[in-house]
Amino acid sequence: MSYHFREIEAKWQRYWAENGTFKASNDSQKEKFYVLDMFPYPSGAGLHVGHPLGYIASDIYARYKRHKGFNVLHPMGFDSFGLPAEQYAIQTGQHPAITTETNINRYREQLDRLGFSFDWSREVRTSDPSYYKWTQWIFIQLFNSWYNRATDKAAPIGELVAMFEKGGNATVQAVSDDDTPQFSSREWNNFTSAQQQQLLLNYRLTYLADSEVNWCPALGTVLANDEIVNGVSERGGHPVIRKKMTQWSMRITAYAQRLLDGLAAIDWPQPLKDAQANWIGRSVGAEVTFPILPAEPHSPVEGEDLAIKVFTTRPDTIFGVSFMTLAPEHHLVAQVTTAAQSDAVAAYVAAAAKRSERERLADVNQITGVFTGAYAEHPFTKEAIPVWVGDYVLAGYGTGAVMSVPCGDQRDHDFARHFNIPIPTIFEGVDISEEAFTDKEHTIIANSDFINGLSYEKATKKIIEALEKQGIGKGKVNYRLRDAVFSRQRYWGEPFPVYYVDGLPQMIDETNLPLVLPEVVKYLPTETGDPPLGNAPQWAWDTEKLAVVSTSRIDDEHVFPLELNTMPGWAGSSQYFNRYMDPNNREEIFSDEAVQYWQQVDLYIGGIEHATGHLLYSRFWQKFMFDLGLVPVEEYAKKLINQGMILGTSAFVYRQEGTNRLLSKGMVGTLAVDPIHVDVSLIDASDELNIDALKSWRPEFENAEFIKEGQKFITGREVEKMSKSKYNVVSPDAICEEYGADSLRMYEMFLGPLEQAKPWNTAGITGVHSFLKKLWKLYHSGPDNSFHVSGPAPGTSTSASPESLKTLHRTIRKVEEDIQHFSFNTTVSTFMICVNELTARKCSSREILEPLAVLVSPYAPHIAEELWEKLGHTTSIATAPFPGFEPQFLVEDSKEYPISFNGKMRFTMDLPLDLSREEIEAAVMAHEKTQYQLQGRIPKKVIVVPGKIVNIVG
RNA sequence: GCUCGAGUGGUGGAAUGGUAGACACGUUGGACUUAAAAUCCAAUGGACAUUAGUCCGUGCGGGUUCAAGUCCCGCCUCGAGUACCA
Repeated sequence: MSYHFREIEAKWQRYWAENGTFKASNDSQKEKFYVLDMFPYPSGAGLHVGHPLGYIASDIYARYKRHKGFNVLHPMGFDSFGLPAEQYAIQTGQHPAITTETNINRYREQLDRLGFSFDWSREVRTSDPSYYKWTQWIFIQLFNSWYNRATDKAAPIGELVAMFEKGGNATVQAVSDDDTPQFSSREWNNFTSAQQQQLLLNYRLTYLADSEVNWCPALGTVLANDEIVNGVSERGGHPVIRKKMTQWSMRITAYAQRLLDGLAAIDWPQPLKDAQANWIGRSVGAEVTFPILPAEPHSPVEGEDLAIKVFTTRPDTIFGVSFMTLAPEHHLVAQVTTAAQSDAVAAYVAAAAKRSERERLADVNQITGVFTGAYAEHPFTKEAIPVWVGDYVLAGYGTGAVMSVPCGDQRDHDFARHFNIPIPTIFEGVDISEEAFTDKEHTIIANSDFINGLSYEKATKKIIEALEKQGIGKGKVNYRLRDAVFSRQRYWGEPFPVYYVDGLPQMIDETNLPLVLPEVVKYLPTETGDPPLGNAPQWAWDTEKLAVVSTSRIDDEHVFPLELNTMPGWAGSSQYFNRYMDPNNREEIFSDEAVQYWQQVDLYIGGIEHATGHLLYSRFWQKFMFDLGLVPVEEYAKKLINQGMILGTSAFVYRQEGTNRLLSKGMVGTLAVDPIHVDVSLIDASDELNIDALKSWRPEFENAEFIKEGQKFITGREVEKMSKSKYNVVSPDAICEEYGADSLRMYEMFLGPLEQAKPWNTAGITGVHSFLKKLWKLYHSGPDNSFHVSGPAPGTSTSASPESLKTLHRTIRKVEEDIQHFSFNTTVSTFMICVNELTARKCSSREILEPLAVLVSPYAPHIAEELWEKLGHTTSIATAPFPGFEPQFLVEDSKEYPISFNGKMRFTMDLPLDLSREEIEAAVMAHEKTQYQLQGRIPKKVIVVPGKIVNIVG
């Protein structure tokens, strides 16, 4: 009987599903272990061989941990809200829920075929109301919280209100909007309810505010910073412009320092931590206020005290300030501008607003700006400093204004030279006529009053002291991280649990969740520019009935409009890992018992592309939930591994320019050609093209002339990302059909280190496939290849030869080591060596073959289950104990020891392995070759590395 | 520009500071076949010698060490992320 992988795999997949083999219990005496994958967005294209790489690795680890006696939680679900389903709906009118359902079913089918040990009874889908109920619930908790700097954690908003009632906001240490006015308790108590609500929005952890957002006209929605790549949208590559809109935001900046500090405590890859640290962008410096000098006759700001606040990391260079620059979007631009300059400034600001992010990036080197006519007063010299507007200053960073020090900053230098602004120098012995001097380490300050002669550190310290004394500035830590815009003008996302009374947002009572996404007549925005939910015929909130009602009744005094935006893609993925702990709980997001038992994810595997998106937002939500006492740990994933991408190997034919001649790779030479992608399935292992297949695939080549080299037509190959448009996609279904899931699983691991990007090459799979065939043969013998393992020989306790035992135990040791280090690729090699050795010895001993099946089982679970059953077991191999390693089986009889003297002379000698280091040294010294080679010289010492090399140091 | 990775045969890749190239693909030769497929065996870093063997080899140049692919310093190349961040 030979290895029929198709039947075996189907049989065991059915068995696992029917028996609930991988169901995790929340009530177990075993130690817990939580292995998590990043759940996929079910796209219409289905899986290619690159997608399951991480799932295979996590599955191996999960299965290994089960063998080691752990209660393993290994769940899977779908991040099923998203743009493609909605775009498809816009084009075809098909409801996104239907598209999504179809795609999920397809994904599920493909995943099942690979034999993963997921506990599907815990499946979550972010687009399912029973799931997004809890996403909405967390949103409400965020709305009802503020961040207390004094205790450095989030707290209920009620506490803040109580503090305001008692003492106003002057003494409250809270994270809030910068332009929150100060008020006393008396003022607070006299405010109207609407005024109070408006003010509280400045403190809530999720808030509604007018903010400068990245608007993508083509997608008709705003985007978060991490959804923009090189100035265009990540999805679709559409231009993005800046626009002021009323949007929900998440006050993630409150957690900037904790998000940074938390990185130290978690075992995540360094590049990922670096990316997050970079994104948070902590920089230390000072905030300084420059008062605007009362301007001449035409000042539009007479009588008002205007001041410009700037952030700088170089307070030591404050005496080098020769102008100031505001971002075009800075809120004081219009107010400071003099009448004489107002037309020029207005024109400049308007032009800047029109430019897209992309255009701005494209001509980075073009220096533009305009003088406002206003002057600010230098805090120390009291000199008048001209105030300019320039788009090299970003509205979104710091205060949106800078003190410009042309001698110490290259951009300021460029700007000053362009507009003929003086460039005073404040550095000792440095020429700044051509470029700015930015080297902090070698700075000696000059021409700077009380800080002359000081270094960067000392000068900085002294300036900050002086600023604080005068009350015109202070030391400050600034973060690049921005609050995250949380509104999307889309249909296929979580609705906000929010309705509006007099324009002020109100939360729907928790008991009325979920607020279910309504049906709409069309998925595009309304004619008036409202988001797609504006098309819902029934979308208003009745505070009496506590239910959604028709918008036609909106004049009733208890019926209010609901929020029309939906939540962004990352909302649903920011807490799913905790929901898996208790996914069917209808009363709570998860029970306390469940979260106390599972605690946190022990191993999380996923792509690094989520570094500054999902992986940052989810840490933020977890910290918030920790502050509320809902979860016991502040970081949700102890260890994280980024699997590398599997790339495709595209194939090309070369068409000579302006002709219909296709050239074989070697015939191109110096001819001008267009490379054309051809489907990789038309190419054989030696890169030869099947010309007939090409002709029937692409009729346009029917009459093409094919220029071969010799008898063959060879294609060019290139490694690229797998994508439909490059015709280099390899589907796992085709591989499973031809070689089986076990072969695919092993081969994906064998391709190379898990973390590394690597190209797919189907040809190599024959290696692991024939390994599985050899493994199968080890358990089958005789003319009909029937199952046969031998028990102990009569009168002996073992049927295994010492050599085979040695092979087995060496394998156990190596496999265990490799799995613990996530070196899954070398494990596969170890299995191959093991099976080759056992085959050569014709080993059929149960004592060897039984543990071997368990060893292989995490990698190739189907064949392992089949062999396990044939070995006479009636329960799944999944919970069989992992074999123990016994060192005594590894003792060698003797071993050759190469010996070298000062690395020059070398000979070898046989020694027993179990000698101590001293005994080996003595034996080496007594050996006649040593005597001969040393020729009377006295060695200082003998260095012995047992089993390796002996060196004699002269 | 900044940050982080990585450079080892024809290819993917092995190697706690200790005999570099495990394992696999590919290639070549052989066995079995009428033939092919499948399977099995052998060779396979380079050069010289081809019997033993010798020399050179982990991007480049230095250094530490009895010993360096591995550690340190300085470069080069490639990749990823990020970027007018004051």
